[in-house]
Order: sequence, then structure tokens, then C-alpha cells
Amino acid sequence: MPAVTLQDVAARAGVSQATASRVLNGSTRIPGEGVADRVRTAARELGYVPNAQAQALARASTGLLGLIVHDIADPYFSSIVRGVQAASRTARKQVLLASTDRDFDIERESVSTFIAHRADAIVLAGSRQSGHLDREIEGEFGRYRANGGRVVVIGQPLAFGSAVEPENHFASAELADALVASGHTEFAVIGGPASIRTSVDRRNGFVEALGRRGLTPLVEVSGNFTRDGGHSAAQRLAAALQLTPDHGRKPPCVFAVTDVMAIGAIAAWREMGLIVPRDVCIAGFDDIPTLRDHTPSLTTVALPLEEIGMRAVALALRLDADDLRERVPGDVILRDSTRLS
Amino acid sequence: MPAVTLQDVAARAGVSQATASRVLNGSTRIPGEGVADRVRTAARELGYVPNAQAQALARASTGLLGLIVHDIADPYFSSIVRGVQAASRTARKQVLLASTDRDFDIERESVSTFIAHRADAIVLAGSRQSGHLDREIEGEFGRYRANGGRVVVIGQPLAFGSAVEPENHFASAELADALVASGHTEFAVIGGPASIRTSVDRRNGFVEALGRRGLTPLVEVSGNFTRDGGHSAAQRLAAALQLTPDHGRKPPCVFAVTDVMAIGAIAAWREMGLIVPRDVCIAGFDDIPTLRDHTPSLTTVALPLEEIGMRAVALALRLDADDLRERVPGDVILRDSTRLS
DNA sequence: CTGAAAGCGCTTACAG
DNA sequence: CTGAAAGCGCTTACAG
Repeated sequence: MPAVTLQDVAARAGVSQATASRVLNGSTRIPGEGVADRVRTAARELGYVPNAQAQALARASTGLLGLIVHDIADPYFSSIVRGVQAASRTARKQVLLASTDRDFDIERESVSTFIAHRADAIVLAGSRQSGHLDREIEGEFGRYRANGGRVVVIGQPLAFGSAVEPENHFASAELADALVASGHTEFAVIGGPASIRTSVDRRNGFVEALGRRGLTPLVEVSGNFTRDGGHSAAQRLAAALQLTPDHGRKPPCVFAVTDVMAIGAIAAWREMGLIVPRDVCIAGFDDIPTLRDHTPSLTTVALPLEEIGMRAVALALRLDADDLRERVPGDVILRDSTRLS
Repeated sequence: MPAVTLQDVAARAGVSQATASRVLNGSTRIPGEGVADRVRTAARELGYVPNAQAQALARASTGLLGLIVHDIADPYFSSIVRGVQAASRTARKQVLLASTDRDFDIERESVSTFIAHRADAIVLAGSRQSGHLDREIEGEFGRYRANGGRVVVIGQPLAFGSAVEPENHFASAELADALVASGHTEFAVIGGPASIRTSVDRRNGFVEALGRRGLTPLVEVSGNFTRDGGHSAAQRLAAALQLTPDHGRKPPCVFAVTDVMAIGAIAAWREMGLIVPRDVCIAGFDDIPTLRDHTPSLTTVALPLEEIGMRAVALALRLDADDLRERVPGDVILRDSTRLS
């Protein structure tokens, strides 16, 4: 029981397929109203739904936007995806989603599949190893771009394509300054993977700003860009600093390079009986929506996550322009987690 | 600069297009090794990427799975999407995602677009008004199914299609029993929209179980299925119950029909100076991952969200079977938010 | 095993 | 304004 085809509609309306196509799938060449009405009526009566695959083949544009994230269940990514969704809808693009679980093979596979599906653009969210992809995937992207495909990265720019780039370094420095201004004098850092630039930029921005004031972190530990990565890093950090419940000293101020890690850290400390901000203070980065109802409220650098997703789509749709870079500033927000009593 | 085509590959390998197709896009009919090698080499050298749109047209299966959720940034949905992603990947299906923002027009639009893209199956997550769609969308689904499309709902079943159905009523009753067993005697309910069955089932399951013990809620309020919906409902509830900080009486136990609402409620109460579980107790439903790091820890009914997503995909892929229903039990988990001192 | 050819459902110059 | 026809890039009976 095959679907109703344009041909069916044309036949019922007593016109050619070309005419039916013109009235139904809007071109500038508008047939006479009488004809147009007949076609529309026939389409409605038959329940005609255009075959997007066939249209894509005939046109050479699929209306598909490929979106790759590390983990759709991570609030950082799901917020971005929300923005991408909103912008795609208004642009009448459909989004093809891949959540890679931070597996590079899966990411490569997803890119291939998206290219096979001839997505008009591919958006890569989430930073990757030192700003470059492997040879193979880079070759694929090269051909893809040569054939008119657009690629947009959220995070640090690749050697090609457009990018929406949060000002990680600068904002982290501002955070450090704000923390110092609020009275903190002892710091520590929970960093992410050394190979990931977002992680390195945030860490460096923070540490360098401290340096300018003659300060240096007491200790630095690192973990994966996940809640559990922050959790285990926080345990090591507590040991290194010999933090004990109610130690009475001034609490050290820890900078975790993502909110998700900061939340994991707080959980780890709570399990140890350590209270934030009494025994240890902490700040994160991103301002994921989850933070809104987290206790204690978390000091962080707010990034307009949804807007970042929307801007990525805007870049993906700019066929006129070449590769562009858009910088996104972060907003330092001081909350309870770094409050000195 | 058009992309490399199968024809190009065939030419370079000195074989027919048919042969190239057979070796590259696996059929049972395997050409001789010599030929096959030549084709594969040519494809590699040219950087051939099959055009999935053309394949879809020629085959009559797109390998696309349409997924519709209310809000991708809501942890309930993003967890489900994670499961859908995982299962789709192993099944080598691509996911077309739509986040409707709970807007019915957008949902209808998304269904149409997915059908236009000839998705092999469409998964609808998130309950909708009283278990039926409007006429128009139902007609579209009818034709879609007649043409071989599968539809799967997560939540209450529609009049057609398969469904993954959490045992809302039963699990809510179990929750009520557990709460009573733990010493609670006064209850209240924060419900969702009256038109949504998931909401009604959970509320009824809970209230009926109380009834069996001769108990009845002191008050019921309701709000949207969102954090803010829970937030405002909680304010009304606190007023109705005249809750004040440290009132010293036994805290009433509130059942919010979703975790997201419960979290909003706790936030509202905190703003009023009310402490959970000292002044008021609360339980939710779903066990969203966010709960893990929430304070106080929230009593809830755990649903295997990711697994639900995976099972929906499994149902979507069962071309053999007719419409199926799978029930998913919930697990009552008592935590601090309902702890009686 | 291999190839010529038709067909999948559209769009779009090109004529009229 | 309207139509006949070619073409988009594949797959798959049907012959050989």
C-alpha cells in the first residue's frame, strides 16, 4: 500500500505533475488560482504528504541539520540542544541527533552517517582533543565542505568551519578576580582532561589571574568532564588539603572547570562530612539550569547555553559567508558556595 | 562540485553501477573478490559516501527514527532520549529529534515532517491530552501506518500503535503504602494537568491507596508538568495548610506527581523558610538523574528512563508484530524528604 | 557472477 | 501559465 504520490494528485486534479509540484511545493511560478485550487483539493482528499527524500534528491538540499553532542543527558548539552531545536524549527530544518557518549569512534561514525544523509550542515558540540579531529574524519569533512556542507563547532574552533566560542580563558580570569575581591586567598583547581582545550583554557585563565595577584593554587587535580569525574577529583583534593569537617580554618576556594564536575565534588565532600561553604568553597562554570535548585547555590560563570545553540544554527545556515567565529562572553555569578562567613 | 557518485566509482573500477552497488552496499549477492576489491579501492580513493536519500528512495526505508519529546532540557526526557539514542545506534538507525515545548501545534507539525521524511517509525514521548490526538493528526498517522510506518508511544497508549507504559497507578499506590508504613498520617497532593492521563493515574493510584486505609488528602493542588508548575502549586499548598517555619507539628506528606514538580516545590518552600522534611515532607515520581545530587534527597518512584527509551526503539523496530504494549514497573525509593524525625 | 534498464518520487530548465 | 522530459543517485528484478 504505497503512499500517495504527486502523480496521483496531478491525475486527480487533471493537471501535469509539474503543475502539481508548483502549486504544492511553492515556487515563484504560481499557477492560476482555479488550477491551484483543484490541485490543493486533490492533495487534501488524497492525504498527500510530499516525500522529503525525493525532494532532497531532486533539489540538492535535504533540510537536515546534523547535531553531535557528547551526552544528551548532560544538562549542559541538553540546554544547547534546546536552543538548536528552537532555531531549527524557525528555520524549518529538521535535526538529526547523535549522542556519542564521549566515544570518538561513535563520533566519527555519526559524522559519516550525517554526511551520507547529506545534512545541509553539521554542528559539533563539546570540545574534543586539542582542537583537531583525526585525519580520516578531517578528510571527510573536507569533501563535505567542498560539496557545500557547512560545519559549525561549539567550543574551540577547528582548523576549518565556523565556531561559537565561549570566552573561557577571559571569563575564568574574571571569576578568579571576583573571588579574590570577595576575600578568598587560598585556591585549588579541579580541572578536566589535559587534552581538551576548553578545560585547559578555563584552568589557565583562572590560574593566570591568580598569578597576577601573586597567588598560586595550593593544589590541582583533574578528572573527566562528568559528575563522577568531579566526584573522584574532589576526594583526592580533600585528601591533599587534609580537609576535615569543621576544621575551623578559612575554607579554601576550589574552581571546578564545569558545573557538572562541581556538583559531583560537592556530593563527594558531603559524603565526607564536609560542608560547603563552611569547610570548603567551590565555583563552577556554565550555569546549567539544574543549578537553580541546587543546594548550596553554586558560584559560576554563566553561559547563555540555549543562545549558543541558536547561534550555532544561525552560523550553520549562513551559506553566503565563509567560516566565522563568534565569541560568547560569560557572566560571573557569585552565590552561596563561595560565601565567606 | 557535486559529490562523488556510485557511477563515478563504477567507472573508475571498470564495472557496472549495479556491481558497484552490490559490493559497496552489501547485498547477499557478493561479486568475485577481484572485482569487489577494485570497487572498494575506487570508492576509497574517490572518497565515496553513499547518498542515503537516494538509497532511501530506491529502497523504501530511510533508516530514520522520529522522536518527539516535550522538552529536551527536562531531565526526564533527556534520559529517555539517551536510551533511544543508544538503541538506535546499535540498530543503525538515525534519530530525527523534535522538542515541542509542549506546544500541540508544534507536535502536529513535527509528526507531519517526520512522515514527509518517511521515518521508518515515530516515537512519541510524553503524555498528551486524554490519550487521543486530534482528528487531523490521527488521519495522518492512519495513512502512515498503512504505508508501513510504526508508531510507539511512551506513556499511555493511543487508540493505535505500540506503547511503553509505566505502571503509574500501581506504583503510586505502592508509594502511598510505603509512606503510610513509614509513619505518615497526613497527606496532600500536587497534581498535574487534569487532561493528562499520566498525571491522573498517579494521583488516583496514590489517593485510592490512601482511601483503602481510611485516609484522604488534606488538600490537592495542581500545576503544569514543570519545575515552575510545582513551584507555584507548592505555594498554594503551603497557604492552604498554613505551613509556617518550624511549626512543630507533624509534617504533612505531599505527593508531587513528577520529580521535576517536587523539586520546584521544595524550592518554593525553601524560599518561604520551610524546611523539608522538618516542616513538610514530599515525594516525587520518575527518579530523574538530577535527584542524585539534590538536597534533601527525594523520595520517589524510580522508573528506568533509559531502558524505557530503548524499549520504545525495540518496539518501533518490530515489523513482524502488531501493536504491543509493554508495562514498566516503578520502584518505590524512600529517602530523606519523607523522613520523620 | 555481471550488466542494461526500469523505477523510486520529486524538481526544474526548456518549450510552447 | 502549463506540460513533456530529463535528471537527482541509488537498488533490484530480469536476462545473460
